Amino acid sequence: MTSYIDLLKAKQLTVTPQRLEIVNILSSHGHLNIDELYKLLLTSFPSISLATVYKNINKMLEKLFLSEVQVPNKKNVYELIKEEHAHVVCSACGAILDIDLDTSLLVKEAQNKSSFILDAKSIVLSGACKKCQ
Amino acid sequence: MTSYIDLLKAKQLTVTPQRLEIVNILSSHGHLNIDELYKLLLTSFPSISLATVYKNINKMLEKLFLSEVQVPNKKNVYELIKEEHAHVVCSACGAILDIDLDTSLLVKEAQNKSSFILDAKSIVLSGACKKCQ
DNA sequence: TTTATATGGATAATTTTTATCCTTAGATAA
DNA sequence: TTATCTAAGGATAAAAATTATCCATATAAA
Repeated sequence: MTSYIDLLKAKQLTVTPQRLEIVNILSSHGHLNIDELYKLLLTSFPSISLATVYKNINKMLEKLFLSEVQVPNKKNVYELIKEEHAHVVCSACGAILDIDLDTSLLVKEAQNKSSFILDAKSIVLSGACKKCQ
Repeated sequence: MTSYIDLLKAKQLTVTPQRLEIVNILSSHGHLNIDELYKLLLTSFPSISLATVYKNINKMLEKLFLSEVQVPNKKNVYELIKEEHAHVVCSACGAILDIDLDTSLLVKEAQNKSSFILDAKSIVLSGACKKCQ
């Protein structure tokens, strides 16, 4: 079990208890927006400042430790960085799922049609999860 | 040439000069965020209120006359509704292009892997446009 | 241990978005 | 047309979201 301490250090982020807790929370909850994260942090750090949450999220985004997911009609959520992947969202209950898709053909098609050279993708598919169908 | 007046009426939006101008501007500029739109509107309506822009954008979104595009690291932009399509963004100059992609396989794959039933997609691919390569 | 730097917390300041109030314009029907 | 009802516009305030500032202290490195 690799400690998050090492992960933080590897990304040039100084290790603080607050940051470790942010990582723990995101690791167990998957996707959270600022407010949700803040509320959860308050249980272990009753005096943590919302500004601290913003500052950390921004720095972690900058250092590519976190990534931001833009979900239609919702606040942006944050997740620990992993290999690039798509997201599936339930419009009813709000559940967000990571999903690996083969996008090579899609990107090829897009490059042909646009004459852009593409290196990143944001794919969010919306619908109904199994429970909400 | 179908008038935008009819399009607005068809979507249950009362027709006002300000709304017509919003439609004209979006029709010629493609994708604009709130501030860009507001600044352009000021040339024809020097006393238009920013609140009016917000109110109209929100109502037009609600009536499915406009759609909102979330671009990574940028403010949301708005466009006139058309058939669903993907977007290609240039990270250098900010250019945004509409693009039609065949996503049937991708959606099928996503549904299989997630057991969601999917009905909408937001696909934004980033890279470098021809000029910026 | 010492020292230089980065972070946390408190708070203020900005920025972004929404709400309120009142006047007027737009739509509908007689 | 005209009368009437409702919706929209503009001005402004209020609220919500995000960023900046300040200083004490925790962290990292020598």
